[in-house]
Parts: sequence; structure tokens; C-alpha cells
Amino acid sequence: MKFEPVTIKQMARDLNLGISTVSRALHDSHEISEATKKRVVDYARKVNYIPNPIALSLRAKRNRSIGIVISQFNNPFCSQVVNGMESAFYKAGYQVSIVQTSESTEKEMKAIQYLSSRVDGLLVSISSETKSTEHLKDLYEKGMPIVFYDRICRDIPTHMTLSDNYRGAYEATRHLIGQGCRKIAFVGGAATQPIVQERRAGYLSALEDAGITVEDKWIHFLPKGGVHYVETEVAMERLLRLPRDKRPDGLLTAWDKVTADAYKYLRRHNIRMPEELALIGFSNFPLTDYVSPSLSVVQQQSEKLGEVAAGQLLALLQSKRKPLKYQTEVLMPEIIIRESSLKLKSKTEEQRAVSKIKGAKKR
Amino acid sequence: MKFEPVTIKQMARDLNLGISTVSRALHDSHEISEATKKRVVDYARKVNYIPNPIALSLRAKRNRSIGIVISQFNNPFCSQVVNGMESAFYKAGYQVSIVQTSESTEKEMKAIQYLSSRVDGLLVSISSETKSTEHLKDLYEKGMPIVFYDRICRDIPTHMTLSDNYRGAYEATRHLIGQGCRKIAFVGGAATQPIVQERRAGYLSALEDAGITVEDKWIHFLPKGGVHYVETEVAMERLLRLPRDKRPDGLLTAWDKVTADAYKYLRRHNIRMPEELALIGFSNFPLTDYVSPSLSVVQQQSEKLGEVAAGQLLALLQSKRKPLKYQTEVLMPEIIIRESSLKLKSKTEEQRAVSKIKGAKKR
DNA sequence: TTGTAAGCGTTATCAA
DNA sequence: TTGATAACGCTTACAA
Repeated sequence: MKFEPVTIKQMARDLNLGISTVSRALHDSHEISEATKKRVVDYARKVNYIPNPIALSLRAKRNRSIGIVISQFNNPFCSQVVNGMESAFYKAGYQVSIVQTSESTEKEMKAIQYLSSRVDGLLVSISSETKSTEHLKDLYEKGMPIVFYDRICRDIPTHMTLSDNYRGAYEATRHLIGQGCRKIAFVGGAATQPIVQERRAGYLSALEDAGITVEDKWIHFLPKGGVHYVETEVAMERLLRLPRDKRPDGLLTAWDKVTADAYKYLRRHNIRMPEELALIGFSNFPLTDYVSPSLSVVQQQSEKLGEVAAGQLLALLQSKRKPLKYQTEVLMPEIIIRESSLKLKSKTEEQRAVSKIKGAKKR
Repeated sequence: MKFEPVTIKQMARDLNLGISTVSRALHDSHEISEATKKRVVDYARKVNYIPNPIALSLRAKRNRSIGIVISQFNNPFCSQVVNGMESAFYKAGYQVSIVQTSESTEKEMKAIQYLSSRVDGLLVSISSETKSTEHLKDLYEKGMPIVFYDRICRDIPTHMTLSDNYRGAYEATRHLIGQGCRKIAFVGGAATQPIVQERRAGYLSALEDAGITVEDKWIHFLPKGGVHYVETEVAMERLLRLPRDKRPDGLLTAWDKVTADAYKYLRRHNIRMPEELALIGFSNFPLTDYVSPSLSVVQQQSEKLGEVAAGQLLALLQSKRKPLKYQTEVLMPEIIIRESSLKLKSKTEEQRAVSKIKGAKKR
């Protein structure tokens, strides 16, 4: 089965007109008589003529569309981001074409190659597996407007929008400390991910500032980034099997899926939150406020992030040449404290808990 | 800023070769000397030549890519479906380009026009606002392989894959009846949606078969399909303000977002489930098993649905002409009973509850 | 007012 | 073994 659309050439033959006459009539050119115009337009409607966008693109070297490279489609954070982008571009009259990399470098390269020349610009979030960014660098050097969002790429000088992962993790950890936790664990996604590293850095700083010494065994990364439940399960088992004095009383999960899976694990094994383990995690999942115990989260401004990144790309699309200065927009995630990490009721209790730690830095 | 890729023509000039020589060398043609081949290939690699997919498409009238038209990106059911499709097409060597219609007919038409000629086939789920399907019908008649999934279009004879919405709603309603509910309400998405209508039909049949007379006031549709919380809120308020003897004791929600919002409403207003109102709803949201009370759902086989639809489209792409017979694949959703609708502990209790209704049909 | 032809980047046919 | 040329569908400068 193959698509065989009506072309201008075909219509010209049918109507006994020149190709350019038909083209101009369809564009309502003033140099075509009303009679011919009507004849052409009516006929075009009758046969349901659709201009071939491929041919238009080839000629105009302009597509009026942009591409979004997304890691995991099936991830609320990602889809919220895309929603923000979509609405911004829709307003600007651009079509949006989305491709998924599923965290695979190979898919990412294919996707980018696929989109090159098909779109006027690219919004990219690097897949976690990706090491080299030569494919993107080269495209960028040839003038393709690219904006990075969320998982940025420092090698390529361009606009980017991301969350303040460091501070999100820092504040979440501080909150756990404030709740009296002293043995705070960290379960991230893939160790290779810069954003996971930043989150770990925030976590470490918060502990350091509070004068808490970190145990290596409290920190876990997940080889495949936590796509499957079993990865988180293994990490949780390792944490909870530590000897009593090392066993964590607080946990920061640094990846949406990992947060959900850690929560599931704790519920399945009847480990009470926050009494046995206080949990807070990065998450943009819906319904986290209705699970029981309700889940404390570091929630990114996902739609906003999408909108801001979209604005940056639109700016690149409109500017004649590469800008001299690039912006990096950083959005602060929201720390939402709920039952899963709330041990102490009052602020004063909290202050007392923190002040008990010796060697804590003042902020 | 504009993308200016390296072309064959440019390379030909640079290397002092003919255009076709370069093209053939890149395709490893036997009629090109090894020396020239190497020269060309090396140079192409050096300048990072990427063949222009637009030009290839225009020439070959073949894109090795398919388009997915999706209603709401930010909907777990949809993203799960797309995941299923994506992996199927990836295996078959197709690129997948996804566009979102946000339930708007205008966007849908633009999206389809955008994809026409850019892709070799289309997987379409009609947006809820859409009345006329002329734009699709015409495309299909010109030979574009189209497969409908989830929200199908009966006017166009082609393959389709969908859930058994009727039976899903029927069984869910039967379950509520089995739990002793007699005043069972129904909150759907948009009334115009065929799949919502089917769900209502299943709901009605189950009540009828049980000999229960339905009140009109128990049935609500949401003008915008329930995209915003407030729509569900209004419907819930209407239901719960009914006089005591008419006030429902059971509720079937027939749309993922509506289910989540109805649940939120009940929790926010401290209405106990299942005691005051037993809730079961269509939903593919994650975490429904961990909310409290845990949420009973009619869960569609979303990934499977995507895979099956993808298989159908691949079949169309491979066949020479329009097939004489079209398949309609129907997948049974899973009814998952959890706390929000579970009033009776044992099967026998349940049987007793049902047999109390007089005039109930035997099944 | 209408038609012819060139060109966008590519491949395929034909000729050299 | 290589190169010129036509064609894919469209727009546009130029010619009629």
C-alpha cells in the first residue's frame, strides 16, 4: 500500500493549465484572473489537494517545525515538559515532532539524524547512555539551532534550561536532617548522568554542612538508571540489610521512577515511613499526595521548564546568527513535605534536632 | 540561525568529482574505483556529511518512518500505548514521529497534514472534539496506510485495535452491584466520544441485567472531556447533593483523568470509600495501588494495544494493495478490585447481595 | 494573465 | 570508471 497524493502537476494537466498558474492560483496571487483562480481552487478542493510538505521543505529549506528529543516517553516529568514546549510552539505556529530515545545512544543518534533537515530546530535532552556528543556538536556547528533542557550537554555552547538539581537535593537532605535523620541514604539513577551527580553533590554538601559523615554504603546508583523495579529493589535490600548501627533512617531518591519504586518497596515490605525510614524523592508523578503515607517530593517545574526552553529555541530560530551570549535558565524545584518524611511536628523541634549535631556549619 | 548542511554537490565540487560519482561512492557501488571510494568516504566523514532525508523522501516517496497521532501526551494510558508502538517499529527499522492533538480538531487536521508525505503510515486515535473525518478518509483513499487505535473511526474501513470498553464497564458495574451498590452513578469524559458511549452502554446493560432502574441524574458527561479538575468537581458535587434516597452509593468513572480527579475530590471532601461511595474507574495511572484507600480500576492493556496496532500498520505497509478484509482487534481490560470499591469480604456475601435484587436477569 | 525553466538534494539512467 | 541529466513536487524569476 502506498500513498499517492494529488500533485500540482496532475491538477495542471487535468485543468489544461500551466503548473505555475495552478501554484499561483492556490496562493491567491494577484496576477491570476479570478475565473482561473476559482477553477483551480474548486478543483483542488474537489480532489482534496494537500501540498506536499516534503517538497516545500526541500525548496524553502524551512520546515516550520521543530523536533523534541525526549528520553523516556512514559515518564510524567518528561511528558509535562513536552506539554509546556508543545503549547509554546503551537502558539508560534510551529509543528512539533517528538522522538524518543529510550536512553539509548544508538536511538538518539538515529533520532537526531532523522530530524536533521526535517525540522528547523531541536530541543534535546541527552540520553543517559550517551557519552560522546560529536553528532550534536557537528550539527550545531553547521547552524542547527539546538537548545538543551533537563539533561544538558556542557560541550556545546548554546542556551539551556534545567532544574537546580543541586539545590533540590541539598534542601531535601537538609529537611531529612531537620527531621532528626542522621543516617541518610541516597539512591540515584544512572551514575553517568550529570543530573544525578549534581543531586548527589547537593546531598553530600548538605550532610557535610551538617557535620555528618557519609558512609559509602549509603550511596547507590543503578546501572540501567532504574528503568526496572528490580534495580531499585536490589539497592533497597542492600540498604536495609546493613547492620543496625549503619542502617539508614532517611532516604533521598534522585530519580522519578526510583522514587516510585522505592516507595513501592517500602510499602510491600511493611516498612513504616517515616518512623523506620523517612523518604523524600525527586518525583513529578501524579497522585503522590494521595498515596498513604503521602509522599514527600522534590518536584520540578516541568511545564515551566518546557516553556522556557521553547522560548530559548524560538529566540535562536528568529535570530540571524549564532548569539554571542548564551543563557542558562535554572529553575528551582519545589520541596513538598508530606507524611513519608515528616517526623517532627514543629519548627522548634526541628531546630533542636539539627542543633544536636556537633560540628555542623552555620549557613 | 539556519542549518546549512554539507551536500553531495558541495563535496563533489571540493573533490573535483561528478555528483553521481560521489553518490555512488557513498553507496559503495561496484562501478567506482576503490581509490575514489576511499577519497569520497573519508572526505564525507571528515565534513560529517548527513544525507538530506527530505531529499531522499522526495525522490524515493518512501520515508521509513511512521507517524503517531496521539490525543493527550500527558496521559499514562497514551504514553504506554505509544511505548508499545515505538518498540515494535524500532524493531522493524522505522523511525517514529509523534504529534499531539490535545483533543482539538484543528490541531488534529494540522498534525495529519504535517505528517502526510512525511511518513509511510499513520497510527491514529481520533481527538474527542472531532466530528468529521473527511480529512482522514481522503488520505486513506489516496492510499495512505492508516490504523486506528483506541478511539477508532468506523467510517473508514481499515484495521483497528481497541479495548473492550463495553465489557470493561459492564464488569466494573457488575462488581459494584455485587458489592451491594444499588444507586450507581456514571461520570464519563466527553459525551461525543464513542468509547465513552460504549462504556456507558456497558454500564447501562449491567444495571438492566440486574434489574436496577437508572436515574438520569446519575449520569454525567464532561463537556471538555474532563481535562480540568473543575469539570469532575462539578459533576461530583451534583451527584453528592442529590437527596438522600437518590444519592449514589457507587460510582464508575469512565476516563483516566476523571477517575483520578474523582478520587481526589472524594479524598479532599473526606468522603469515605467504599462505605459512603464505592469507586471504580478506568485508569492506567501508576501508583493507584498505593493510594489510600487503594483504587479499584479498569485497566487497559495499553502496551499490548500499542503493539497490536503497530503490527497491523506494519502489515499494511508491507502489503501491495488494500487488503480485502480488515481486522478489528479487541483487548479485554483487566478489572482490578481494590479497597475503594470492596465492601464485602466473601464471594457468598456477594452472591447474597446480588440475589436480593428482584427482576435480575440470569447471565 | 499565463507558461517555461531553474533549483532545492538526491538517485538512476544513459552516455562517454 | 566516471559524468551529465532527468526526475521527485514545489515556488519563483523571467519570458511570452
